Amino acid sequence: MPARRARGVSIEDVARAAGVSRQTVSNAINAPQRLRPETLDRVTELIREMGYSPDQSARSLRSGTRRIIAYTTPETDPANPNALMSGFLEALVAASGEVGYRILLVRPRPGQPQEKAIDEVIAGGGADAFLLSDVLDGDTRVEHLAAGGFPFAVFGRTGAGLPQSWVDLDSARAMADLVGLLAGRGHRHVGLLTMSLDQPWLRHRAEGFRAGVRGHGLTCVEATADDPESAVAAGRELLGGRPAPTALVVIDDWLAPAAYAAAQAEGLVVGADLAVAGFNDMPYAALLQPPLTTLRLPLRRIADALVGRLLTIIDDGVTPETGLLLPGEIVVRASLP
Amino acid sequence: MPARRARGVSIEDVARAAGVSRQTVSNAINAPQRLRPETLDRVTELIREMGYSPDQSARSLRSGTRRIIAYTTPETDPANPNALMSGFLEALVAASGEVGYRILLVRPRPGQPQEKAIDEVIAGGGADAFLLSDVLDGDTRVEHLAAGGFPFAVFGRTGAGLPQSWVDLDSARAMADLVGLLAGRGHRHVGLLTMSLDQPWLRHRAEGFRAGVRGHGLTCVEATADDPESAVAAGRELLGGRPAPTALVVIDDWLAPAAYAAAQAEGLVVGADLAVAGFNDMPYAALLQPPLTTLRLPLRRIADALVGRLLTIIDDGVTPETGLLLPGEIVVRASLP
DNA sequence: AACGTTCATTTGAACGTTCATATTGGCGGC
DNA sequence: GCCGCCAATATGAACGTTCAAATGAACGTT
Repeated sequence: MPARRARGVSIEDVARAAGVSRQTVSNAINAPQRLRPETLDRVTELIREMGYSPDQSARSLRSGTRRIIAYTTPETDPANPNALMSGFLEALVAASGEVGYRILLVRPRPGQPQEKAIDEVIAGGGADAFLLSDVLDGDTRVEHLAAGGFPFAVFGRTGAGLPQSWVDLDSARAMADLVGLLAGRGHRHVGLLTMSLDQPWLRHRAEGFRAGVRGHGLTCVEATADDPESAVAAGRELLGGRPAPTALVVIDDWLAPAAYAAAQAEGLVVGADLAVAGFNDMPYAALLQPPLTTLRLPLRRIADALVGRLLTIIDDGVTPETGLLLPGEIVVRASLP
Repeated sequence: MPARRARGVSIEDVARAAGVSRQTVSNAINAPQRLRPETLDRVTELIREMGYSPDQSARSLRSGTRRIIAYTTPETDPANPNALMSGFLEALVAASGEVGYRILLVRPRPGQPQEKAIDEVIAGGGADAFLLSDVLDGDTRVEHLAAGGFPFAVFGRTGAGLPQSWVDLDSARAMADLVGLLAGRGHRHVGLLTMSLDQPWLRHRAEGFRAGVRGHGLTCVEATADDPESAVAAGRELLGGRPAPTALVVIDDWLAPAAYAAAQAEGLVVGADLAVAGFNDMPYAALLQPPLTTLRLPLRRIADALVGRLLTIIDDGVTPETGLLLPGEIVVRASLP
């Protein structure tokens, strides 16, 4: 017995109270410039007084828009939740809220394919647009949405031949800048502690690292690890090589504690004997001892740009011709003196 | 010019194709037991084939329910995003998805009070229920929702005289258990590194710690710090006292790196000379060197219980008489050998 | 054989809004 | 004084669904 929500004041109630028609009340909200100032005042005052708020369902049913953006949460390994998600979602909610849109979280039910969940939302009119993030290599969500002609944008990048409705960090440049910072501090031989490059953004970072090394005339060594223990071992291997790197860049902040441990095991003091830099500015980066120099993503600006693009698509039907790369911000802390 | 969403297949289309009435198609979805099996088969097959999905707006408008739960995201300090939020939201989306509900993120616009944002959602019929978390002492959201008689539940606790529609970790017991673990490993004098107890859950943890210390006949010392640097100082103060504690509990994982640094500064090896335990099982707890023993919240079970309670309120109009405390899980890692 | 019961399905109305179009009133031009 | 025009507001219809009540068919009972 699904209890029905108590119905509140309707547009009709306000109209009667104000002695005007429904449409006039509707206009007071949606097209105030059409009303005579005194009428507008009277109506808006009554709207406020009576606590009227247009019924979203009725509005959507008639107008065909919902003012809702669906965000398909990336499927996260429960053991290692996507730590960026929290910050990005935060920024996304703020950015969309400012233009009157809300965020609906969409997730396939267990066993249901992603695309099915997307189709359900689209067919049911659950949202005006989709926002995707964490698009991996085999991910067909983008193709699917593009084929359906439904408005969407991507935090990340889309392949050639697909709508270029994406915004991303310029990871390569950010990483090259990080290497530039190292070069500026006198480092000539640097190490990169990386993980398997099965995610696009990791590849961009690695490429940026190598480009930075070449561009600044440095030399480098690399090692790969996909779990904390082997990361410590890989770090020690890098640091024990000859010549030994004087700076270590980890491709993601989560590798930083392992890098610190490797340094300690090799008798090196991070921030003095060895410079360490990370990537992502996870919340714990500032908590480590010494605090970690890392690259912060401009999450709020990314969210703003994504929402802006979505509005362009929704309102004007125009899909951006090119993606947008935004610069990161290097946060210098004691690990890289 | 807000572009209108293209309308898709409607219930009418399916009804015509199947040679039945609208209502029969509706029943196929909402009350399958009312249909003759063969009719049901024919209709569901056509529904699948034509890709029909009921329009959420129309459904909500008529039925007064939305199958949406509004989650008011706690206002987060951008510098230190609520790291739990990511995991909890993850669990919440999964839990609600399994019973056919989606999560709508609600956040006041800049300058708008929380309650105004809530009222807007309620009046506009944007959700069937509210879920709150991170309810701080001065927070009036609970009172507001209770006064309005709108379905809600709280991850956390509600005060006396308010609906007891909450689910929370039994923080006190969890912390006492953690102390019990220390006692079992032979520790007799333990330290607590805490922060200002301005949040209810921190008070519960501190009380649990003291109760555990009393209950196991231990002695303890405490110190308070609210930022990383003073946390290191506070940690050294604790460790430098005489008699020196052989185990250090930090009231939140974010203090753990500071505790590790303090130990190192005092010449102690964490996991050998000193045991350290944290609380929350933040993603980085497992990454620290040595990995941190900590208390993991049963986020999925909390989310399940919360969603269950919401459904009871929504469907049956029955508000639970008492809150629900769930046990945590101690994750033993190398920091507490 | 007439009659109530139950089951399966249909029908008309209603949910609250916005769209498209119609109506009203006032004002200037000639 | 009449006409046309524009601004301001009003009216009827429509969006797609579910509710409440009505219809019809099948069946067992007496």
